[in-house]
Amino acid sequence: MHVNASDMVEALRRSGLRITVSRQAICEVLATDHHNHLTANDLLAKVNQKLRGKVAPSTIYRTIDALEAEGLLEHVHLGHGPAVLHLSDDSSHHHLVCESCGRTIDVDTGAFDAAIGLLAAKNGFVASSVHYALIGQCEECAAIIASHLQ
Amino acid sequence: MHVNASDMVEALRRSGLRITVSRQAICEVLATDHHNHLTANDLLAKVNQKLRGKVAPSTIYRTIDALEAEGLLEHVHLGHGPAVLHLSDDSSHHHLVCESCGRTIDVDTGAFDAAIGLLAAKNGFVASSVHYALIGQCEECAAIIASHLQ
DNA sequence: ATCGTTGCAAAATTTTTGCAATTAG
DNA sequence: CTAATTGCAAAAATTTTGCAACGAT
Repeated sequence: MHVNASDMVEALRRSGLRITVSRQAICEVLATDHHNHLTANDLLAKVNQKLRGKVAPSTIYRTIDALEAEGLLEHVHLGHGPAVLHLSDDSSHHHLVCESCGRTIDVDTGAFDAAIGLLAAKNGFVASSVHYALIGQCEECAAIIASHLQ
Repeated sequence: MHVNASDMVEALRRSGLRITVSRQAICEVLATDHHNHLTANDLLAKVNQKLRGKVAPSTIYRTIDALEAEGLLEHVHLGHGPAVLHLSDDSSHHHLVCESCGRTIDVDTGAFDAAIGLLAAKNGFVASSVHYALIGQCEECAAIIASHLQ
């Protein structure tokens, strides 16, 4: 845990962006929950819960854009579905995305630096590609497919 | 170049899927053009051009799903915008995606096995994260941001 | 003949944009 | 006061689904 809400707010302020109640809340939620594979929609819900208000989706997306432009945040597509958000300094883990069931497995960064095949094998993951995240099959889906083949 | 259209068609047939004119054409286009960052829409256009016909988007998406289920194809989101398609055996390159301008830089796989930082630096890329593809700034955008900071 | 596949049209999902009203600085 | 930001509503963009007709095996 490194970047906190104040850091993010400060970065926005330094860039001449204005600090509104919404942006404050967005930064707080992100600082607290970003490791949780938050989607824009999740973020919207949490912000509105926190503010008991009606922050608009457009505000969420525009603030996400601003934070991305500042290099504080990234959005990432894990297989299908909406993008999930990550603080840029959260390099604690990577994802293995199963192309069959969509499950994602977090693996820590240290392991990533080792051979990719080793890392995949370690998680029972059959890597069919290392294109953009590790796409492949998780243990269960690999087993199912194997059984279909005989 | 390894997987060709016949390979893909054969794989579909082996799985009990039927070979229709559309699927045949889809496999041909993918075998020819997949290295070209083809989107579902690009694929649709090329298939319809080839068939002088009106293949529906739903057919494209359903066939993409089938090919993914067979492990022959993957879709990948490069930053914003629609997913691009890659044959699973095309491990010839990876992507560096600039989070500022969206530009993607292809880098060959060999380099990827080396230290990630080294690989990024080699392309004038400042990696702010290696979450799901290498997200960061391309040379130009990094320069622009640097100039803003002084 | 059977049942997977298609096209079409409609819907669902996710994200973007225009604009008048609001609000931070 | 000024210009950035917001909410709202509408639109754009991408992908999914229902269904009757069609076509591969």
